[in-house]
Amino acid sequence: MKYKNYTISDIKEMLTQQGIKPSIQRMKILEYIVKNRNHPTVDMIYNAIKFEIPTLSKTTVYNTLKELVKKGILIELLIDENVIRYDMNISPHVHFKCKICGKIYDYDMNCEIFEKKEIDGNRIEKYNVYLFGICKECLKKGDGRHGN
Amino acid sequence: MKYKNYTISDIKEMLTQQGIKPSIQRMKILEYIVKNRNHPTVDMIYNAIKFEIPTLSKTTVYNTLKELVKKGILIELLIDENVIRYDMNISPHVHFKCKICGKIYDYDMNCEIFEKKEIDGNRIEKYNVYLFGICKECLKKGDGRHGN
DNA sequence: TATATAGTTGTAATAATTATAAACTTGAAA
DNA sequence: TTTCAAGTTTATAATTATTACAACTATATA
Repeated sequence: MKYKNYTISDIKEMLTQQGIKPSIQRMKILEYIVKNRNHPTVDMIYNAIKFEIPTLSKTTVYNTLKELVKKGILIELLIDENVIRYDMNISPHVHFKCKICGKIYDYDMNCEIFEKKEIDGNRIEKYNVYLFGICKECLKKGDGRHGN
Repeated sequence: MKYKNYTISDIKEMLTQQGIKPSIQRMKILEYIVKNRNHPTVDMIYNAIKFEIPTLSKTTVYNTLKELVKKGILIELLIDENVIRYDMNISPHVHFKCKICGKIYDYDMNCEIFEKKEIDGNRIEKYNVYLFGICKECLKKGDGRHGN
């Protein structure tokens, strides 16, 4: 899946367009996510940015991410049992997680089920699709044998 | 979605077939899940069963669920941000969660994407599909208006 | 400059889950 | 029946992600 290259002014605009004041903390947090596209946890973001903003508080990371999710810029990935990961909100968009190395891959997947707006009378507003298995690199290393 | 009616000896057999000794704790835990089909959390299970087994420890509930997931009898639902829910492993099987009342519905959903065994060279072993929106009952109550 | 508002920070509180070790059960062997 | 070992359950403590909160800081406007 190919990603758009975001400049710093793209990032600023994403924030202001949603009515979020582009503070240095918020810009760095969002920049980290759009530049890396590595489905980071709060800790990953915090540890990556604290060198640039030494006073950064983890609470700010939590607050910012919650705000960005609410505005629809980011989505939460509930793909790990014990921690929330974050990604750009680019839909429709599915995630594959390797059970060996833990890496998460993004894929476009257009399918008629994503077009459905209701099921059994319930109104569908959002789909989360997670795939699990063994990624191509781990298959190559281990040949996918021995219970891999 | 229609559920099978499980008897107590069905439950015992599910455990023994997987090489799990059918202790009273394990049988009651599994029975609660198969009889209720309400996607319970650890706390829901613990609180429901502790009257029948007053010495029950929450650790036993955690241990048992972990074991049943490993054996493939149950699946974990990562549909809430802060707690793991459990359900029978009946596939293919998707979950809808209402953002108003929180209720989770089960649906069969056969779709050609669930047949895919690989994507971009990655071997797919499992799909988790979560739908979010407003359920039919909440739509009826609120007419689905006012930002519902 | 003064002041109000929004944003950030550090600490403490909460809550789910896991680790650990002791106590208990069970069933087979002596 | 007694003994013993393996497996199971229990209670407590530890860990960890997340949230609550109150003090502090920066910013924008009058």
